[in-house]
Amino acid sequence: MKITFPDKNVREYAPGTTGLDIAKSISEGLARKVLAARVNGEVRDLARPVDSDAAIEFLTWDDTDGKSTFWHSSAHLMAEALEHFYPGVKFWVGPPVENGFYYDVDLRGKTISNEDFSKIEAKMKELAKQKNAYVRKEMPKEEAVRYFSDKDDEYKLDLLEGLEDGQITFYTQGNFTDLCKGPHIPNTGLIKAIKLMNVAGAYWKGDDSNKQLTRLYGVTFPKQKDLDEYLAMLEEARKRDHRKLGRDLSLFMFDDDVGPGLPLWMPNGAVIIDELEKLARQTERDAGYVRVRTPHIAKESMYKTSGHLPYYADSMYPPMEMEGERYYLKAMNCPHHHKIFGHMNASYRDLPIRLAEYGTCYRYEQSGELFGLMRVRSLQMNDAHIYCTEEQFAEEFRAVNDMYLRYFRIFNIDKYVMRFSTHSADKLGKKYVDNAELWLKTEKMVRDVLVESGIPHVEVADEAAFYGPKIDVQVWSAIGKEFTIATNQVDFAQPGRFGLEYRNSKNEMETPICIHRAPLGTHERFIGFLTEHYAGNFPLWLAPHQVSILPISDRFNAYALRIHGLLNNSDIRSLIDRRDEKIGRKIRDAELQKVPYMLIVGEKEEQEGTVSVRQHRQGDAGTRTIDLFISDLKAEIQRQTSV
RNA sequence: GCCGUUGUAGCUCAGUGGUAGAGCACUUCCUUGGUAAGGAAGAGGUCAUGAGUUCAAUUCUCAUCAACGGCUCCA
Repeated sequence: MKITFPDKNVREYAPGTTGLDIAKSISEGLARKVLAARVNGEVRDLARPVDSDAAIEFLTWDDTDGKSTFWHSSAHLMAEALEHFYPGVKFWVGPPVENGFYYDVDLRGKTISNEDFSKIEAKMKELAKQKNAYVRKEMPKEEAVRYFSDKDDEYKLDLLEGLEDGQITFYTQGNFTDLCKGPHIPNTGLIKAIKLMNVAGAYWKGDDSNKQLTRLYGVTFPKQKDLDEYLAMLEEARKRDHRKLGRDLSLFMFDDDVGPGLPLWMPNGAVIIDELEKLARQTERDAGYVRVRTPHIAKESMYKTSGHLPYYADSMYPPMEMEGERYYLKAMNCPHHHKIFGHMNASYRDLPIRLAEYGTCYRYEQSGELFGLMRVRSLQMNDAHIYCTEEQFAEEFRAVNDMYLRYFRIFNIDKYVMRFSTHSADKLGKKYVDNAELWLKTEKMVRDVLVESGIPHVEVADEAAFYGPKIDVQVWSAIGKEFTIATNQVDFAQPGRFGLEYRNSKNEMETPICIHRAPLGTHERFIGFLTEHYAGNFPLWLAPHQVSILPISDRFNAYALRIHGLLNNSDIRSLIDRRDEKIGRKIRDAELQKVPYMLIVGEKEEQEGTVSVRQHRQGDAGTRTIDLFISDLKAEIQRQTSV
């Protein structure tokens, strides 16, 4: 048979030669590290014979599929160790994930704690050293059902139910056998470095009405060095964590007396908010938005009109009763804005009307969901609602996307995914407003805009808002959690529910389409994200303190104060370190506080009217006159915000 | 909301069935110093909260609250 390799090289082998033997025929080195083979596009065990002409690619640790196979096999290894320590344990599924693998198990009342990790790891290492082969075996489905019935294993029986009749594959390594479609690495000996990461509860089949299984996360590597590097990388990520930096840089805080998920912005954090709002105000003014302001509460009747109540009552703070009326804290700004549009008596000549507000909302997020600033219960949204005609829609939607992209350039955000969420037909009338025709029409409009603008995106069914399709921008926190940072949503439902109308050119009343958009998301999430994105090293225009003035000794405090005044007059945020400390110490602390510029001032500077400039993380940047320094800084700020 | 873990000074963390300790930060004094930590002294804690066991609880038990790791959710 003819075997074709990725480099188009073709070699002849006897039919039935295994993948591993083919690898060996190329080189012993390859045979030692190869994990699996991609045969005609299908990832397969190396031990499986190849029977006819095929294209083969050998997968190693450096291939995503190789890694996944390695981790999948590691999950089986962990399962074997678990069975040793917890006889009778039942297994659900154990897939590879982005950074390792997990196995969901039913410990039947027992628990695993972090203290148990080391003994499980030790057992895994011991089993790995045995270099047990992962042996594939097929049996008819009836036989498999009998096998698991005998073991009284309801989980695997449930898995089998979902499989097609026919041959079922099993894998055995050492004393552990698992229902598994594979593929697997040749033997356990390839797994050299093992680390159990954490243990967590996970609902069976991801359904919160089901019982919870114990999910054990682990990660393995072919070399100890890889594990060490991975752990070091995690350590680095933790240093970027906005919760840590938020404390270290005094950006925000939480307090038990205030409540969970209710951040308090400290002066440094409030500066960043002010700068973001300034940027948004200018950007929106230039794009034809007008600003509005609305109260934080509204009567129940408005949320009945909007249609939010049936969908979201659970995640709103409970209502307050006043004079026989129920008032809710607002969880979204749209109904208030719809009311304003409704009073504007708009004609088609006025459209589009774009109402913007940094609206403060309150959402009663589930307690287990709260996460630093990224998931909170009080939040201020970079919100706006655009009311336009159907003809104007595509252009408006495109303009909103352009605004996103400009913001991303300003903040240098390049790792994100645009997610286009559509409805699911079987949930019309339940999760979604029941108007199939409008759903399809608006989804097509959105899709067309995305395609025409060449915006890369992924389309996900059954993730839309109840009132229309949406585009979310997904980003990741330092520790790898995924978040929506910005959103752009179509709403064809609420304008009708609020009776919103405009007069068209034929003097008839028509209902506008509404676009909800929040390119900067919420202050909370956006600043949480930015903190991690910049690792606390905010660019000059955003930095809470832009300049730290460091007098060499208290003899130069007066000069420092004069500089401080001049910077103030130029809208540059500075502070003076007047502590009775040596200059090295003041520099160190300013560096740790990540202040972009330090001005060292002593005798020489005072006499010459100059400042000695030091740039954060760069070091000494020479001496300049105060005027030149100020104009340099202003230019830098200008550059950063006018991308 | 659910499963698991944790809660000691502003921060990071030791520790103990007999009413608490370190480093950093902070205050004062000495020092007047030139590009990442000068020296000394001092102050600071209802050991998350509430109950229980005990002669005695920060320590053991239970409950509550909060944080953390996941799951479910996310207008």
